[in-house]
Amino acid sequence: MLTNFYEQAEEMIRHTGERITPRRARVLGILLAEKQAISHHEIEERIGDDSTLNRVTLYRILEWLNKNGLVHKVISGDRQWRFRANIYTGLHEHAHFKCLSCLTVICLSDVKAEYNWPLPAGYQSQEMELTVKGLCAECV
Amino acid sequence: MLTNFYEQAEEMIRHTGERITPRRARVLGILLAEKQAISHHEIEERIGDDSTLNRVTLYRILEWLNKNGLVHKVISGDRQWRFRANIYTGLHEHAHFKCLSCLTVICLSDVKAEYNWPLPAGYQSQEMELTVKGLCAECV
DNA sequence: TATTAAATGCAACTAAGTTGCGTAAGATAT
DNA sequence: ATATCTTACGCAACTTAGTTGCATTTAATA
Repeated sequence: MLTNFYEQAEEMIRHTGERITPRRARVLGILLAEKQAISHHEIEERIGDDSTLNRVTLYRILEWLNKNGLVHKVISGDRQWRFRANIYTGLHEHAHFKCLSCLTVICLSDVKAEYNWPLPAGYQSQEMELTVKGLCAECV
Repeated sequence: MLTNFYEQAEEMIRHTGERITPRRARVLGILLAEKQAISHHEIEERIGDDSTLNRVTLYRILEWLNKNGLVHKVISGDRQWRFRANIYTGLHEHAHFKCLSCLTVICLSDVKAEYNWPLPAGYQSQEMELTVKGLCAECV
């Protein structure tokens, strides 16, 4: 089961043309197995004792995965980032922010957005996909 | 000029029925004078040398202003909160998140959201006001 | 298998935000 | 005005997410 995610992760990393390392595949595999964005602590928990992964390396891997478009960062109010694998099966149910300078993609919230825009009679509100484009805090 | 904001701040604080202190009025006055959300560093800069304000006190004042509905917190990706005075003159041009438990209101982004939802012929997209409701990180 | 550029680990650091506690200062009643 | 009491404030120390520099290891290529 998890092996599948690991192999899928390897395939995704191979597709970038960059180096495939066990740790990158492991981290991406964990994120692929998740249904939601998780913090670096949760990633470390899932890695457990069977392999060692330095905190700094984890941060660098997550940054690398983001820059290579395999993962996106989820903003949250508790001073830490969460990370989520990029699987393009349909629309995400939350808003995104894309920085036009560094091309980093961020989820503005993981909360499902209930859309109640006033619509003409007979129309029904759908799930929304909103991408706000601009400059992130680092690129301003 | 700034005196007006200070007096306006005093009036807003008086309206809560809680204690009016010079520091609260000063901080809220600064936020009222701003057009955008600013960080605690920027607040400290604007306070300058003419009065002293401890960092801890500033955090507590901002938290207090938020809990009393005079200010809202703006999430940003750089690990620090920004704060903005609540002035209800028309719609904000960005999405909000309101926690149903602690009632804290957060701007999901200060970026103006360009709204291009597919509309029936003849309709024009307006600025959007989106409030997502749910539980914040602390109340989950 | 040798080479080389990039990935990893370690230690030390930065900075936002918090906590506990003693002191100062608003609000209220006398 | 002044005493009283609750709350605000300042100080010091702390917590924790994330970063930086540098030495060592490892994946990819020849």
